Amino acid sequence: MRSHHCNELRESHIGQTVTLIGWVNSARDHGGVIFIDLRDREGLTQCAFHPEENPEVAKLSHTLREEDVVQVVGAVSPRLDGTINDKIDTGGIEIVAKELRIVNKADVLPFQLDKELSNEDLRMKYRYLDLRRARMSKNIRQRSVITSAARRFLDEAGFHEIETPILSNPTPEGARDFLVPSRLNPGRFYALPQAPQQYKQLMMVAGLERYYQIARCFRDEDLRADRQPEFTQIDIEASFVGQEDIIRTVEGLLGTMFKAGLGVEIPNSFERMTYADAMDIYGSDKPDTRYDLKITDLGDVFAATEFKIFRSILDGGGVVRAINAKGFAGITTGQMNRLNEIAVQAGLPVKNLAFIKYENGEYKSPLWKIFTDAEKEAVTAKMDLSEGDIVFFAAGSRDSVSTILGRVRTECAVMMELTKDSKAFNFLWVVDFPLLALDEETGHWCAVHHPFTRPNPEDIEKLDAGDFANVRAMAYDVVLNGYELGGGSIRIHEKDLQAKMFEVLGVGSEEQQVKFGHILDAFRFGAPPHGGLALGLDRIAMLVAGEDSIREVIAFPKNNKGADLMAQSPCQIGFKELREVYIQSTWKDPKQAQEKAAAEAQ
RNA sequence: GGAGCGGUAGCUCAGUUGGUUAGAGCGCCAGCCUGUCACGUUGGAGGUCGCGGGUUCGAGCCCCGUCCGCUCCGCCA
Repeated sequence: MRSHHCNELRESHIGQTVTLIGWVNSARDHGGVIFIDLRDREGLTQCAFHPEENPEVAKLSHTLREEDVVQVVGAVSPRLDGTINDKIDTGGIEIVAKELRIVNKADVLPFQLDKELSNEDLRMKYRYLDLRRARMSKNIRQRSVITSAARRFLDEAGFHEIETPILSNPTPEGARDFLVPSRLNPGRFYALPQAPQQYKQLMMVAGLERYYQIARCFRDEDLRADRQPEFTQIDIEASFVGQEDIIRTVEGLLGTMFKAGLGVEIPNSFERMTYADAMDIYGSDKPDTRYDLKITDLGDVFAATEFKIFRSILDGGGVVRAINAKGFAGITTGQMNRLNEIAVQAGLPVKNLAFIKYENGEYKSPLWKIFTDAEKEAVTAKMDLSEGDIVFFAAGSRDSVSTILGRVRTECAVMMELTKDSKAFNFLWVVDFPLLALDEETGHWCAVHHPFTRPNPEDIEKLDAGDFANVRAMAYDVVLNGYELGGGSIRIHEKDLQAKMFEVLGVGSEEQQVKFGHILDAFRFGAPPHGGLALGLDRIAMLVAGEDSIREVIAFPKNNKGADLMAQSPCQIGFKELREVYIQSTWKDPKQAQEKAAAEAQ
C-alpha cells in the first residue's frame, strides 16, 4: 500500500518513485497547480498535481476534500527555489503526482481538526476524530512510550508482570464498588477491583517476590479532572524489602518514564517531607512545592495576647497561623470574596478571612488596631511583611487551620499565576503518614491508607496503649506539583498483628474470617515481609503531556456523569438479560418498563 | 448531595440600557486563480439564541423552573 510514511522522505530520496497513503490534511487548488498535504501518524508530505503534465490525475485531485483517504504515486522532487517549508520535516521536497487513488471519501467533519474545540460533548461523541488532532495523537503515543519504559525498567529490575482477576470481590471500607451479577450463582455478585491489593500480597506469600502490573482499577465515585471511574495503576509489590527499597525503585522508575516521555532528567533522589510537616507548612498531604506561600505558626507571637479570640483558641490547645501572599496586596474584591468562600467551605467559622494588607506604606487590616505594638512588630518580622504584601490569618484546631490555609494557599497561587509558565517537576516523598484516623461521623478509628499497612515499629507501644492518633504508618506517597502520583506501604505479614489491626478497626473476628479469611490464612504459612506501591499512570501521562485533565491522555474517557457519549454507555438492559442474571428492573416509570417488555416479546 | 462558570450558524465567539431583518472569523456550496503550505479572491446557503413557563407593547438580553457540559466541595480504605 505504501513505500514510505509521510514523514520519511528527504532530499536524499529525490528521483525515487514512491507510494504514499494517508489523509488529505489540506488541499490548495490554484487552478493551474493543486497542492495536497498528505498526512499519516508520522507527519506531512506535500504532493503537487500539474494539469499540463497529467490532466486526468489533476482533475481528480480537484475533487479532494480534507480527511479523504488517498494513495499517491509520484516522484520525489526538489521544491522550487523560495518554496521550501521549514515548518515541516519533509519541507525540502514534494511528490510530483503521477497517480492518485481515492481510497475512501470523507464527509464534512463536525469540527475542524486544526482548530481548538471547547465543546467537550462534541469531542467525546466523535472521539475518533478528536484523536486525529496532533495534540491528542501526541498525548496518546507519549503515554504508550512512558508505559513501555515502565515495563522495561521493571522487567530489568527483576519484576514479573502478572495479571489478577477483574471479576473480584467488593473492597471492605473502600470506595463504592462496581458490581457484576453472577448468572451461575443467583443473587451473588462480583465487584470490579479498586486495586489488586490482596492478590498482590498473596503473590508475595506465593513466593513470586517481585510483581508488577499495569492494572485497570475501578471506583464508582464522582468524577474530577484527575479522576475517572476506571483508571490505570502501575502496581508494584516486592518481598524482603523495606521502605527505602521501594522508594529507590520508584525514583528509578519515574526517572526512566520522564526520560522516555520528555527527554528530561529528574533528580535520582526526591526530597522527603513528613506528613506532619506537609500539613503544618503547606496545609496539604500533597503539596505543590513549586512556590512557597508557606504557613507560619504565630503561637509565640501571640503567647501573651489579650485579643480574646486568639486567647481562647490558644488556651484551648489550638493554633494561630498565617500565610504571606507576597506582592498580592492588589487582590481584587472579587478575588477576596472567592478566597473567603473557599475558606468558609474549608471550615472557617466566620465569614471573612482576617488579613493584613501593607500597601503604599499603610497597614490595612481589621486586626491592626487590636494588636499591641509588640505584636504588630513581631507579626511584621515573623511574616516578613513588606510593601505590597497581604497576610491571611486562621485560628482554630491544628487540623482545621491546615485545611483552611492550605486551600487559601493553592487558590492564591492560582490567582497570582505562580505556576503559569513553570516547567518545573517538583517530586516529593511524603512519609510518616498516620496509621489511623478518627472518623468524626461514626466515632470509629479507620485506616488512613488501608488495613494491611504496617505500623511504624517505633510506635507499636502506642498502638498497644490505645494512643491511636500518634501511631505512624510505614506508608509513603509520591507527589508531583501538587498531584498525588502514587502511594504505598510496607505491609503487615504476621497473622497476629493483622488480626490486631482489624480489632482496632472494629472488625470482629467473625467478620475478619468472612472478609479476610483467605489473607489471614495465608499469613499462617510463612508470609515473607513485603511492601509495595501503586502509581497513577493516567496522572503521570497527564503531567508528562502538560495537560490539566487525565481525559486528555485517555483514548476513550468518560464524562462527568460517567458516560461514554460515543458508545452511549451505560445503556439500558432488557428484561430478558436482567432476568438471566436474576436482577429485577428498577425503572422508575412502570409504563416505560411495560412498553419495553412488550417490545421485546415481539 | 452542594457551589461556581458556560450553552447564540457545522466550529470558535461577539451581541450595548429590553427595541426594526441576530452578526464576525473559520468551515460548507458554486466560480476564478501555475507555487501555495492557516493560499488568495468573488458570490451564495446556513439560526427552535439548550428546553419550558413568566414579566412586557416588545425578550438572545429580565424572572422562575428544567436539561446538558466543565470546574470545585462532599466522596475517592
